[in-house]
Amino acid sequence: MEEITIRDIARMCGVGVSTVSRVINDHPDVNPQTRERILSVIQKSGYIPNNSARNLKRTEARSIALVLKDIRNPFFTSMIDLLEVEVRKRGYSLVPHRVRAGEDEVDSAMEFIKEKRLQGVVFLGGYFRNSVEKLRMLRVPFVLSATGSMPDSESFALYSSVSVDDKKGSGRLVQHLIDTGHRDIAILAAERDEKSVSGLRLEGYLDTLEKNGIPIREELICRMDPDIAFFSSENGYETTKKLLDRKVRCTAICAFSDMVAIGVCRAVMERGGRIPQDYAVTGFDGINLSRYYTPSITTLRQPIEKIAEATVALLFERLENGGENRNLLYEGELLIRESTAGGILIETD
Amino acid sequence: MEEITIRDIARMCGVGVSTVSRVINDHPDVNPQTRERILSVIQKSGYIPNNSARNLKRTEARSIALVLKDIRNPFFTSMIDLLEVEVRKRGYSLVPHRVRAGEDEVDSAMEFIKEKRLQGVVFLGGYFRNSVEKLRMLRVPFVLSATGSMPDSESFALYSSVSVDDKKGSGRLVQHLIDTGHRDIAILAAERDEKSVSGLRLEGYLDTLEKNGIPIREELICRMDPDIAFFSSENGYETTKKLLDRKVRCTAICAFSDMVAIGVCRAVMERGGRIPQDYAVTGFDGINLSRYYTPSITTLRQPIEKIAEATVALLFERLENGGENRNLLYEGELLIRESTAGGILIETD
DNA sequence: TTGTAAGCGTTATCAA
DNA sequence: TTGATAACGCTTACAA
Repeated sequence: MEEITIRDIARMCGVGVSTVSRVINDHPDVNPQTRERILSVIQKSGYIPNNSARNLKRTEARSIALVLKDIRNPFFTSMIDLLEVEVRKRGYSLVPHRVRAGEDEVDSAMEFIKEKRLQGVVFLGGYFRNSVEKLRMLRVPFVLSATGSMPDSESFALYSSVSVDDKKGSGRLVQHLIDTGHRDIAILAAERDEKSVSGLRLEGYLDTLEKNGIPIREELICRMDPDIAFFSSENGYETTKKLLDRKVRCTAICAFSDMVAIGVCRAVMERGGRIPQDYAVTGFDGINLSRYYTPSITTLRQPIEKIAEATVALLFERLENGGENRNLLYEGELLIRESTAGGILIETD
Repeated sequence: MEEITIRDIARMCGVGVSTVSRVINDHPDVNPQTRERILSVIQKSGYIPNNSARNLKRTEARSIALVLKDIRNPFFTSMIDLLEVEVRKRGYSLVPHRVRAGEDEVDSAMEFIKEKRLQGVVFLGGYFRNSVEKLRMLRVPFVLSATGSMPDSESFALYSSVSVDDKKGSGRLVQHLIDTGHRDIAILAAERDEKSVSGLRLEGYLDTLEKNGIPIREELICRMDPDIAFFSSENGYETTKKLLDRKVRCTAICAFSDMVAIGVCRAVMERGGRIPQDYAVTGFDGINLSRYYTPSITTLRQPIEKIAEATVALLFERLENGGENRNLLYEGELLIRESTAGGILIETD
């Protein structure tokens, strides 16, 4: 059960290892006949080069790490392909790296980069609670993509980031609710001081209420259940049931993601509530599913194409020209659908 | 920008590289004081061992590959964590490897195994159209998990597999429809001769109709759109619209996955149809979402816990005792919900 | 066009 | 308890 190596192939072909290496790596300067012969032996023997050895030697792998924290959220999974296309356009490949729930994404990324000799990193989602400092120790360019537009301006220069304008987007959703007559608007969010997308979206909610002279009622700010996955419908469902049980005055519910909004809708309907007549509901992200749910969900669609493109552009700008850190914010698109507008809407695209 | 190596650490500590190596790998026989000193230098310098070099040397990595083809389907993503737990129980770790759309999962897996020195493979989902032969070239034990219970008995001995009984499960869903008065039942499926989960579920449909003396009408067997992701709601939506346009006699629609069923429901409702009064709809898999959709979707829940457990058990049986190939089939659980039963059902678990 | 040989950064063996 | 040193499988000068 011995592994077959490049030396075995060389011996079998009666050539030197470097010739075999040249064939494997598509180098020129190999006699076409020799190349054919070597290729066929490789084929027959089922030889596969050992990538660890290659990585060890190679100085540049022309690869970018994609660090993912939450693989469950469809919003993130749908961005993977977009990022990959952008990276490939530049002749690089994208190597995904999933970070487990308990792990620190930055520590994990550092090991991964070293192992694979990667030239850059895209962090997709994640929280970076305590690791903003650690990010600086990364020895390659990196971009935080869709991780929320972290608001503390002091740390702005420390990294590049591309996100939707979470605060503004959330504000637009709330304004839409206010414009359609709602004043008693609940919101499902994480911790208040959280520097995550959830925190930013909560800020947008608070600001917009204030701007419209609507007093903020703490009882309408619902904490998600920390023991259930954050972006899950289940969490939205359970949290909403608790809200409804409290029987506070409320005619609209904002969820901070579409997946959560689905759970909200279900909880409302199981309690006999009609959407949007009894409760208007909004989501966030604009995943495909939000359109196929019934009622279809009013949401803020993130411009994932733009975000993916800008993320990679920014990364390569830094990679190739050593450019400065920049923090980009894109506007989302407000999609008004059945969960706030009523009736069955048929979308054509 | 030079990378720091184990040699640098050794020099900085005034010890030999092997001592540093021992510390890194938690080997005994190191003077506690030396260990402390080395640890603190490693800490300060931000040294991270190069994994490629480690993999190159190490004979056993105590790791299992998890090969994923379709990361978008929530059914698969929810199985990842379960598999990981099982593998960790045995002191191994699970290394996920995503295979791109165009790539062959077996080729890709072979490279990956060699690179990482992995001891085994779990293939989650995927199709294995032409690669059953190639599977044999894999030099490590492997198990096909939830890839469909391939029915050609000749290839049964070639690999181990664990799946839900797709054919039977699909049959039970169809039988349930028949029992509730349906006879004109459409099905959304892939190619007929496809040896995939879709093909097996189609077989279950055909058999059950036959058993009940209901003639099979080709016009009710709908091909999914090959240009849209297979397990997507979008595909279900588009395919159903085409079905409805044909205005064939039909009172129930079977989708071969829950995600697809969601698209089916949406298409029906946009056309003004009521579920289940005008059309009963069934899914397959039993993902969380199927419960939160409205109407909640009648489906066959795959026993993912059992499948994950058996998958890993089978793999280690082969790994440790060189056991025989086995092909395990589990029964799913029929969940009758609103999409066939009507009204709002409140589930308690 | 081809082959030889020197590393890449680690771990493991062996002797000290 | 430690430290040289020989692999691991590959790429890449450099020499032929």
